[in-house]
Amino acid sequence: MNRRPKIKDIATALGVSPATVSRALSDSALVTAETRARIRETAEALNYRPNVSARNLRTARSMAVLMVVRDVGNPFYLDILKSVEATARAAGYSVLMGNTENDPEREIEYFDMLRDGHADGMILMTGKLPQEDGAHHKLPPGAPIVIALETIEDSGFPHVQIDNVAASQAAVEHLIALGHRRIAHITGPVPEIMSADRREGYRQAMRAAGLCVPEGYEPHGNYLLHSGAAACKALFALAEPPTAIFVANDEMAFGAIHQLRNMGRDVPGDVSVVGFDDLYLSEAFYPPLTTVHQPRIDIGRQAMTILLKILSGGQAPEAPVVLPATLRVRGTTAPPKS
Amino acid sequence: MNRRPKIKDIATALGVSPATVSRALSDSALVTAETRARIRETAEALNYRPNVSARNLRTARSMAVLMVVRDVGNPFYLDILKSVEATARAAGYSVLMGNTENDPEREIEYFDMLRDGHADGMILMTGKLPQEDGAHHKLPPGAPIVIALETIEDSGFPHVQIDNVAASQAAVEHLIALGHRRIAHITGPVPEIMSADRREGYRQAMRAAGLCVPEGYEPHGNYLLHSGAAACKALFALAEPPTAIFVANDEMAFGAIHQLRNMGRDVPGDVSVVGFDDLYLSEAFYPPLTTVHQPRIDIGRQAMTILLKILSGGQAPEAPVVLPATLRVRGTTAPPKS
DNA sequence: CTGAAAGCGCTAACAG
DNA sequence: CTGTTAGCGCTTTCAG
Repeated sequence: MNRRPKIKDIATALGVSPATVSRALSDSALVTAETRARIRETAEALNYRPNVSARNLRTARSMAVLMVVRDVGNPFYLDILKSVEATARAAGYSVLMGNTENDPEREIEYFDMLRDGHADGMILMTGKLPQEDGAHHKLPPGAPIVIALETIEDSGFPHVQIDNVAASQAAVEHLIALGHRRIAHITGPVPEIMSADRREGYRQAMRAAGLCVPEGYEPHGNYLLHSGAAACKALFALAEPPTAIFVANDEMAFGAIHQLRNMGRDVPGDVSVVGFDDLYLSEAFYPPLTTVHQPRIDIGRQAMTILLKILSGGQAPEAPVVLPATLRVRGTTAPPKS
Repeated sequence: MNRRPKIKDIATALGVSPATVSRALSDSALVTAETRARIRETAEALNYRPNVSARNLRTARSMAVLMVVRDVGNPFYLDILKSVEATARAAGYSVLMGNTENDPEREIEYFDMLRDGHADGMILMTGKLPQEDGAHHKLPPGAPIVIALETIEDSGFPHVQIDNVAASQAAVEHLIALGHRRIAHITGPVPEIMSADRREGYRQAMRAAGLCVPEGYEPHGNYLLHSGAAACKALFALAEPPTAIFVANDEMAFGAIHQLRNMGRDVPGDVSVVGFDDLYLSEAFYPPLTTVHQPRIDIGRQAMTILLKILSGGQAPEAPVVLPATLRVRGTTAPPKS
């Protein structure tokens, strides 16, 4: 025989009770240092490992958190995954991966996993709650959920995010300061808050500088490479094309730059481009991309920290935690030609 | 009162036994379609969700798999994460994220999670097993583990990978066919098998073409951007610098290209560069990177498929599954200057 | 400080 | 086809 040892095996081997073993193994103060040592020793010798399912059932916790994003394939999330994972593991939690692909069915599934006991809490980065009509997926108000990156208005959950309006405004101000007047903006999928915020920042900066936003200067994209190229193409089909473009994310910015190159336009010689996000390799690009840096590592860490606090019975911050985003001026912006 | 409903609540509400409810909910054939319907209905009405911890304890499975990589922050893994997740979820498994950072402690921890019952199986992409000396972490030979991406010799576990030697050889042959003779290779951390294999492919191609590998033509890197730049710099400090470089991964290739640009050398005009991996945005770079494409989506899918097979009692393939890698010729390679 | 006993919620024999 | 029963391995009262 060679089954997995259980607590009882250690107990009988040592002539103590299972309860004592359990206590010793979980560092309870209710056990002599000496017995604890003995127990630990034989546990080690027997190569004992606690059965997590049993423990989870008994304690009604899973010691896991769920991290839900729209697309795990998007490099944008990397740093966040990483810092969430690091913070979680440091607190003894494991991390389950959630990927919705913007599919409402899946969004619901992950909320269900929370109720199932698959995970004790969740970091939600999809900017959406399951549809509110179906009473089924109504969430307890104090559910251990932290919204990160995106905003879900009136959700009542803690938020960790950047100020997209202000950051966008700063980006556009940079272009204005360089002397640009005809500045366009390639938006994200714009009914969504984050995209709307970035556009709002663009508009505010333009307005503040007394610049107008001509018809067609706000083409829509979907945050993917190709849509950046397409929007850029549309922009240069205009009678008066822009001399600078503020693009709602880096990926579309790369698409736009690619398109500009294909049209024989130099960046930043002919056209300046500013992105948003500061992806992993944005600096390694040629020319290195001028972009708004999101403090993704901090976002992940803070979100997880708040979640841990909630999970340990603490109080989450009432107000959204707003982290600073900073413009990184690199090689894709320059004064306009003349 | 408003506790979470359990199976017993449904049972009493309907005047049936818990067993019947359990069966109905798990689609057992041992229950009338009609009772099943009734049970499902009230389960729905009561907003019932099974408690996974209880189920896991009882069934001795967690319906989760562990996906372990060296660095979740590396964009290289994205497609794999994604396809593993998709394949797993389709089979009803959730995915736990493992990140070792090459730390032996952590490598062990994830193996322990397998024994703990945190997960039923594991996809290991670190190229390492926990040190074999400590008998503690000896693995049962038939453990539900699939090695992907990297090779662990004599481990006895199923592998899903590409032929790094052949792929590298093809990359170098492309350079040779363009007319290059002085071809260098920036390696990965070379005691490791994957890096050694890529170097081996380089050497074989050179030898087959009757070309020699001069002293200093194989500088070492560590797969990171900066090391590519450094290695490149070393290469061009040589008396006879190369006209082409085969770099062991894309990230270092970007570093190398950056360095070449800084030294005033045009790519591909003065120097050709070939990478390896075909990262997310390698095509969007300027110039678009010529590189070896790894079928990462397939690697993830196949690895997970094999794992699922093992988990359902099936037989894993004896021989390594070798997927085709293909050279993508793009804009960083051209004939040598004269 | 330690032991005895109960039970978390579910599923799987085994009987009917 | 359905019900009864037992128990997965652990933690945690409650007694001592």
